[in-house]
Amino acid sequence: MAREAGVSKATASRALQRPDMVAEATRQRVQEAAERLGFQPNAAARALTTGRTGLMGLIVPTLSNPFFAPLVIGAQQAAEDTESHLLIAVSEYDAEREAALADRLSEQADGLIMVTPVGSDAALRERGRRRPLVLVDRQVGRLPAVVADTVAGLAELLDHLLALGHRDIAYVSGPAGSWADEQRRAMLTARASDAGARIHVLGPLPPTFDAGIEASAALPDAATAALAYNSYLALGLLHGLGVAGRRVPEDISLAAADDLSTLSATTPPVTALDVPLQAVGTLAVTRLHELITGHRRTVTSRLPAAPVLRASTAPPRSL
Amino acid sequence: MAREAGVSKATASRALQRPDMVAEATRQRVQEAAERLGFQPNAAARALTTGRTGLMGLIVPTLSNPFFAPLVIGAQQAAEDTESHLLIAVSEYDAEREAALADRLSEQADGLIMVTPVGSDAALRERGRRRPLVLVDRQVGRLPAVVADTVAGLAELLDHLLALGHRDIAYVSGPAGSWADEQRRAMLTARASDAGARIHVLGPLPPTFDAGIEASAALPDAATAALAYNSYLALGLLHGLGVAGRRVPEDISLAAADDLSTLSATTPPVTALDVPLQAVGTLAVTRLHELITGHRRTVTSRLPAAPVLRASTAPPRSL
DNA sequence: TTGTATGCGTTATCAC
DNA sequence: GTGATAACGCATACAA
Repeated sequence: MAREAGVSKATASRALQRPDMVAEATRQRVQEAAERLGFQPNAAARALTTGRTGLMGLIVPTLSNPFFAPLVIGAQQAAEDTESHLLIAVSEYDAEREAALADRLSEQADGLIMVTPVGSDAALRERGRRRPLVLVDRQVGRLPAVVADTVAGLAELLDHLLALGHRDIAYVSGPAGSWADEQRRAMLTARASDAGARIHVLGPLPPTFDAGIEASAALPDAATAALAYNSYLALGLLHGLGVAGRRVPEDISLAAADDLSTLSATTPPVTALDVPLQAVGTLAVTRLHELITGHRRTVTSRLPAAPVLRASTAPPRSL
Repeated sequence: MAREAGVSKATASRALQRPDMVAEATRQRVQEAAERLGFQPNAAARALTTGRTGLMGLIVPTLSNPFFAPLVIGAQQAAEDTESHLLIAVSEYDAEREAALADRLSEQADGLIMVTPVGSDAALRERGRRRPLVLVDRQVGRLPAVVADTVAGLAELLDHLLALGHRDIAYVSGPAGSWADEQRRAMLTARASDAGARIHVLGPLPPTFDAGIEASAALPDAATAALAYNSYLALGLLHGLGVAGRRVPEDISLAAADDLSTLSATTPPVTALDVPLQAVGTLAVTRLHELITGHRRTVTSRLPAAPVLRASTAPPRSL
C-alpha cells in the first residue's frame, strides 16, 4: 500500500477519498506517492465495504436494431455524470435468458435498467422488490419507469392521417406479445373508431424488412394508408409497394412508429415518429441513480414522441 | 449467510462453487436453503479473494455509428461463453477521455479491449504492460490484437476496379489521424502505382454523409471510380452524385470500405467490403480471456475482409 | 489531523 | 467431507 508516503492506510484512504479531512501537506505527499507507485484502488474491496459497486446493469433486447443505440448512448452519458459504469447485456427477446442475465447482473451492479418488452409482470415486480430497478418503455404497477410516449405520438400521427382524409388505415403490427404493440393497437382502434375510421391490423409480425415486404402484399384493398410498427417494417413496405408498382404517397400513404435515420433518406422520405430514446436512456440512469442513493422515490416518467411529417403521407386518391 | 442449511460457510461456499467436493446430501440442503433465502452471492467479496471480477472492459470510439454494433454483439456472445460481463464505455474518439475511461475501467475489470483509432502507441504499450489488454483494428508492437484485414480486402477491391479498367481512382479518405486510414492510403497508392494507375486522395474528411456530399463535388474530373473510407461517405457520395446528375456506375463507379446494411438497399446497391466485425468482437473477448487466465500468449489475429461486388461498380465509360 | 482496529462476504488453507 | 480461521484491500468508528 501507499504508505510509501509514510502515513497509515487510513490516512491514505482519506487523502484520496475525502481530501478535505486531511492536512494539505499530507494530501500532497499521499497523492505523489500514489502517482509514483501507479496505485490503483481496488474496486472490489471498496465495493465490499461501501456496499456500492458503481455499476449499473442495462439489459436490452437486442443491439442489432440500431433503434437501441441512442438509448445506450444516452445511458452512457448519464452514467458518466453519476460516476458509474454500465454493464450491458442482451436478452435477445428471450424472457428466460433475460431473467438469468438479470440475476447475474444483480450480483455485480447496484441496480438494473431493463428494457423488456417480453418478460412477465410478476417477475419484474419481484425483481423490483429485491433491488433497485428501472423499467424502460414499459409500465408494471408502481415500478419506476421511463417511457417514450409513443402511444400519444402515434395518436398524433393517426390524427394527421385522419385529417388528410384517410378512413381505412392498415396497422402493420410488431412482434407477438409486445407490450408496446398492444398499447398501440388498442389506442389506434379506439381512436379511429371514434373518428369514424377503421384500423386494419396485420400481424403480429417480426419487425423486419422482409416481413414488411410480405405485409405489403397483404394490405387490404380498402386501406389508403399504412402505419408500421417500426422502421424496418416501413422500409419493407416501401420496397414491396415499389416493386408492386404502387406509388407512395399517391396510391397509399406510409408512416412508421419509430424513426431510424434511413427513413429520411428514402424516396420518398417516410413520415415517422421521433422517439426520444437518448433522453430516455439518460433519464433511466438518472432515476436509477436516485433510487440507489435513496434520494427520491420515483415513479413513471413519460417523454413525448413527436411525429415527423415527410413526403410519404398525403391525402388519399379518392379525394 | 446460508447456514440455514446447518453447515459452515465454508461448506456452503463449496456446495455452490465446487459441488463435487461435497456430499450430495449436503449439496442439496445448501441448494435449497439458498433458494429459500433468495441468497445472492456477493460479487465484490468474491472478486476480493479470487482477484477476478469476471468483468471485461470494452472501449469503443462511438456507438452512434452502427458499424460498431456487430463488434459489441460479437463481444457480448463470447463474454457469455466465458462467464463474464462487458463493461462498455465510449471514447468519442478523444484520446484523453479514452485514457481516463481506461483507467477507471481497469479498476473494475480483469482486462480491457480497446478499439482506439486515436491514442498514442506509447500510452497503449504502457497500459498493456500493467493489465491484460487486447487491441482491436490496430497494431502496436507485440500487443495482443485482433484486426479485420481491411487493407487486404481493400487491395482486392482495388484489383477489381483495376480489372474493370479504371486507371484514375479517387480515395475519399477518413478522419485525420486514423491509424486504419493511413494504412489504406499507403497500400492503395503503392498498389495502384504498380499497376500503372493513380489514386487521387480526397480528405482527410469526417466520416459522415454530409462530408460525402461535399466530396462528391470535389472528385477530380479524371476519376472514373471512387472508393470511400466508410459507408456514410459512400452514401453521401451516391446522393451528391445523383443530385449532380452523374450516374453510378455509368459515369462513375463507387465502392465503400465497410458495409452497413443500407448499402445493399440503395439504387444502385453499392459494392463494399464486408468487415467481419462480429467475429472480431468474439475473438477479442476470447483472446482477452486467454490473457486473463494465462492460458496462452497471444499475438495478432487477422480476420479477412472480403469485397461484396454489387451494381455500383462497372467498367469506366471510356471502354 | 492522524493512527488503530474492525468488518464487509467470500474463497483458500489447514486441520479434523 | 467438513469445519474453523485467515486472508483479500478498502472504509470507517473510535481513540489519541
